[in-house]
Amino acid sequence: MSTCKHHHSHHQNDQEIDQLCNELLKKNKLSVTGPRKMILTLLIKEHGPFSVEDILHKLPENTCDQATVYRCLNQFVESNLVTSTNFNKDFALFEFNDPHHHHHHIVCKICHKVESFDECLIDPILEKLTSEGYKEISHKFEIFAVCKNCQK
Amino acid sequence: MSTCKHHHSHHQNDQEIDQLCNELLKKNKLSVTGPRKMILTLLIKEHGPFSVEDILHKLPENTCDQATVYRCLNQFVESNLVTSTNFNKDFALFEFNDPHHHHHHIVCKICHKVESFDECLIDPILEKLTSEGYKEISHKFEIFAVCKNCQK
DNA sequence: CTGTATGCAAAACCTTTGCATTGTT
DNA sequence: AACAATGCAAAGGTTTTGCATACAG
Repeated sequence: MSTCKHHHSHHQNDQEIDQLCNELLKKNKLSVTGPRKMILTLLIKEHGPFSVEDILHKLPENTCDQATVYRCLNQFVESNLVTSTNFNKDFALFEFNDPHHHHHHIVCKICHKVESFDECLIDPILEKLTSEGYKEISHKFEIFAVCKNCQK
Repeated sequence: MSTCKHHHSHHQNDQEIDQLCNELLKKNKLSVTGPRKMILTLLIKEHGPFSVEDILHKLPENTCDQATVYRCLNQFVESNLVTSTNFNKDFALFEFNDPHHHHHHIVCKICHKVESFDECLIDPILEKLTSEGYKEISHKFEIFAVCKNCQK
């Protein structure tokens, strides 16, 4: 799975990320364990979206079992620490949900390259739904297209 | 899987739908077979999104095998006759792609009720991406929230 | 020390595929 | 008659789960 070209706005050193992980885990009532820290750190440092397989290969060998990766990711998604997408594939892709960088993805239908884009006009829709009584509103917005390179 | 409350703008009788099916299939170079007509008719008449399991239960018994449902739906999606979504589930949901009724869905995170809404944020982005050289642009847009009923 | 998290292996689930048969044009 | 679609059963891939062990608070 390819990753999209995008840089985090907040360049943090390892110690800052370590502390951020601890805070994020505690804030969401998840105990601080080795696998959870490793997985969350990876997602903070490297900008996905990543499949479970990607994550297992990126982690140092024997960091943890794939069942643990699935369990941790599901908890992170429930806690809103991580978002999941699946584009048109039959497996899930995960990404750190950086509150300072709301964005979406455009995926090439041919080469499957993934790019980020920042445009999102969700706000007026959010307002409308809020006024209709919806709470805890989140959304997915994904674009599929044939990129310039693949039109030959 | 629950269906969303929505009515097609075009109320058609069975004969019109029958003819529409034939046209749509031929236009997309798909031969007119029993299972294809049954599945497409169902999706035109009843507004999904439906899982494969939903579809199998809604079709008269012994209409066709589930492998055929999968094969037909995949062809319909390739032909743009049908769209697929999967919300946060790990299985696909299908819906007739009515060109006269572009819409998206809001899914309750608790009761999983699905509602349609007509607002969409693609138009301004379409122009930008087109000018950047993207072709055959399509998109998915889904909203998740806790509905009024489930806030008790 | 108590309760939770993890590893391992098996199971569950959705979807696809191979091949013989049937149906469409 | 030629080609494509289907049914059936098996396989493939992803994700979840049960249980014994290890770890966090």
